[in-house]
Amino acid sequence: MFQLPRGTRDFTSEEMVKRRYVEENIASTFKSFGYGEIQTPTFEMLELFKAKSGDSIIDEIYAFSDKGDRELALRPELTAPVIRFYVEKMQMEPKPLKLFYFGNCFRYDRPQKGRYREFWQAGCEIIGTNTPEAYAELVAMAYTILKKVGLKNIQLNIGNLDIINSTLTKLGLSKDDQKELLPLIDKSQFDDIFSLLTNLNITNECAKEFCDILQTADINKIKKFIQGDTSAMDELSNLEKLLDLLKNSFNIKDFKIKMSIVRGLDYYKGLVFEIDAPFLGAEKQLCGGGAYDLVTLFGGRETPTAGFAVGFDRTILALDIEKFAFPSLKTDVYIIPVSEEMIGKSIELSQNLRNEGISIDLDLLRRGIGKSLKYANSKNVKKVIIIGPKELENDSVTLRDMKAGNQEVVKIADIVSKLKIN
RNA sequence: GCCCGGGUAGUGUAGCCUGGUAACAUAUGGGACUGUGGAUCCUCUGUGGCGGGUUCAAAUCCCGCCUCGGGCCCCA
Repeated sequence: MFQLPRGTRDFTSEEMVKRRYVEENIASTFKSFGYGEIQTPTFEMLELFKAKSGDSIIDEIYAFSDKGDRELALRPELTAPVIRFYVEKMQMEPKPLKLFYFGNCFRYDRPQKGRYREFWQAGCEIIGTNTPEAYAELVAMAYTILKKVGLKNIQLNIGNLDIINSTLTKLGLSKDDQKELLPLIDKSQFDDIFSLLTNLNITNECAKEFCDILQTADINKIKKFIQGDTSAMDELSNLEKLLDLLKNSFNIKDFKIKMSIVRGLDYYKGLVFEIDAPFLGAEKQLCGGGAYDLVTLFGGRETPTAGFAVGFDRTILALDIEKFAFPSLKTDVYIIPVSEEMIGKSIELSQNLRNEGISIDLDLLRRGIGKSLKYANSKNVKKVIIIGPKELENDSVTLRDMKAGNQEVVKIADIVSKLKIN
């Protein structure tokens, strides 16, 4: 027996029905916002991911050399490939450029529930605009995607890195001190933040105010703290506009301002947001996004970019936890030939019906009617056609409704219209 | 990479502590039923994650590995 590689999964037909349903649902939401789908390769030059995330990334991805000694990597995420694609071939496209994608990614992590070595992401990038309305639309779209697939319990949190950086500057912290502080902020350990700040000779009053800002939903408090930093003030007024549009125009009201959202890497800037499924435990983040600058890092002409990624597997998990009723795959009709002599006629009919767009399965085991009906039932088939010599004499067959449990004799010529009505 | 808990037919479980014939349910195939399903009955097939140790004897005790799950680290 062979084993699956650690952190990978097989998907049954039933699971694939769910996954395709969610995937198509997400794609249609992207399209409804004017986004176009793109696809990039499953593996890229290793250099691309090193450029984005630093050399240490190698430990956490599937990196290898091919037979021509090229250093390659299975993609650990999709933003870098998409921006590479943009810089290479799409810089002259009309702006704003709206791109979405769906694909598998690979990370060399310790697997857990909601965390696999091969996982799927859906995501998008909007390139060439940074207006509050563009970013409000981006956040609204992320939220809409998760709502439209059927999730009830999700939490949208919105922050801003420029503003939080401005507060750190205001506190007069060195880069090293900031490095120590950021993980605590990320984990919302406010007591630890307070004691660290006071140890760094920041006044109690100031440290308290800072902790307050991390937890507040009151823009004015933040405004007071960063007064004098004009670029941060601009950013804050844009955030205010964004939130206003989200609330009053997109009609999305259940979000939180969360200034404690931080990101480790320097190419992030400005807007950041996350969407969590609170019941998912340690791996609860479904979606993360914001504004960033990778275009110049990859050698393109400077232009604003923002985007987000949705963890597809976690979305399915969250739907399962919420006991979401996924549509199930059903074959329309099952055909039962009552004897061996009826097989040819049955196949002929099944082909005719398939050409009419009706999905057909038929008995391939020469089983009796009883067993065949049982099989059809276990496969959730809606209708069964029984073909036997008695009816065939009158160019008819028996059409049985599995749900209602009744049946009637129908002329073969009338079958299609009969099936299409119901 | 760290700590903790699991792994027994396809699936769900019992037995493990206290070593001694691997069991139950369900599902699958065949049949009772020769032209009518979700019921019932019969029947076939199928089971200890892998490796080592202790022992007359290991599903059971010990060790290592693999793997799943909970919590960390990380989360680009």
